[in-house]
Amino acid sequence: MAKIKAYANGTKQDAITNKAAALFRKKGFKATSMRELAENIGVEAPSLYNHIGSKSELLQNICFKIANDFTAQLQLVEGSKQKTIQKIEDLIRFHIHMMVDSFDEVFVANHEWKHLEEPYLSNFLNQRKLYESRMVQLVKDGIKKKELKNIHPHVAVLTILSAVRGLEFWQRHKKELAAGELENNIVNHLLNGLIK
Amino acid sequence: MAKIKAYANGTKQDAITNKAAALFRKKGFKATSMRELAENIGVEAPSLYNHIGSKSELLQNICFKIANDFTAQLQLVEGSKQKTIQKIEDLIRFHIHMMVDSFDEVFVANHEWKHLEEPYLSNFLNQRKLYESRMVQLVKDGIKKKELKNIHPHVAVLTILSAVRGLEFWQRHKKELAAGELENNIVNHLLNGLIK
DNA sequence: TTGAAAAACTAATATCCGTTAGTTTTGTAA
DNA sequence: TTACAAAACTAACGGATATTAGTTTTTCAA
Repeated sequence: MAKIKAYANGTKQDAITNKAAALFRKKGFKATSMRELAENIGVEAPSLYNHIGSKSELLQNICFKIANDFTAQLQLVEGSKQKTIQKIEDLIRFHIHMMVDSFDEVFVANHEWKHLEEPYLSNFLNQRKLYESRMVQLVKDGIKKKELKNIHPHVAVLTILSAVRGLEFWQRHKKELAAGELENNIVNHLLNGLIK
Repeated sequence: MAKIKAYANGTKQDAITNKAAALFRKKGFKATSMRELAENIGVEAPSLYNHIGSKSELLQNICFKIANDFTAQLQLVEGSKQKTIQKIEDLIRFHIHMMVDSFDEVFVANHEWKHLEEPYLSNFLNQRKLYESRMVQLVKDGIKKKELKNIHPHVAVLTILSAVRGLEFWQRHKKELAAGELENNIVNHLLNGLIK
């Protein structure tokens, strides 16, 4: 039992999960085989099962880790004393940071969640729905306080959330544009528009 | 040979492709089996091969049909005499219309292209890259003519293209908001911003 | 009604999948 | 060094996969 502790809290499991996220992102969950994952870790496929429960479990861990991170940050922003518009900007910037810092995981949570099994699938979708509706409430507040234009709040939120995903495409152009500049351009576009 | 004509130009093949697009969208390309597709058509799996070449070919047809539609429209807009800003608005609206009218196909082209085989994969990515760069040129024109804010053109384009994908989420809320209103809100948000 | 092509069927193939069972090797605490 | 647990290995399972081969049924022009 002391041994378990000596293995440093499942560091190996983390390595597997990280590599899984990279492969799921690049090839998709269904197109990634456990044999392929094992080969990337440097081990035979059955050996993985000394550290993880199943392939599905890997996807669950990735998706809910990300979902929880976003929910926690939303909680933080909601409780702050800032103006509504600043809260929204903060959230946009947080999304951008998550895309940059945890690209594979965020990508997988965004695109591969449909391969979650029940009840995880329903849990995930409920959590996302709740996140959206709380963000919609923020926009509604901003409109009521005349800080924001009278744009349909739910449409605005989905436009923002989708726009931020555009960062996916910057993996291809990472050298051309610094992350900070990228971030400011997106925030400026979403908040102030494209037209002069 | 007269028979072939009598079968009305591969109507059956179109039916298969359409159903394939729906399933690929809902479950993903890899997670959709030919047996499942056949069952949805009302036939045994091997019978499909009287009408199509392979599963891969279905994905190819879907992806390139959509890619060509977008490229054709871009060509049209580029050749028009409108102001740059109007050209960009036209393209945004075209993207929205495509999302609404050919949802399954556009979704599949956006999300499942990675399962294309070579050389189709490279062709597809090249076509998309070219599309992007031509749209970037439009934004550059708009900036030079002082119609647009000085936002990094490539960032602006990817923000727009991604934002429009937000329409994917409106499949869930179709009854709540008319397509036209939806469209105007998105265009307004992307062109004029969220801040009053 | 006949004849031929189109399109359905059944049966089967080889391959890949996630995972389990059982065994051997490795690492470490005593 | 001993002893035991962790973690690697090989072998194999049952099931699903896309697709092919070969045969029967359907369709329809003559």
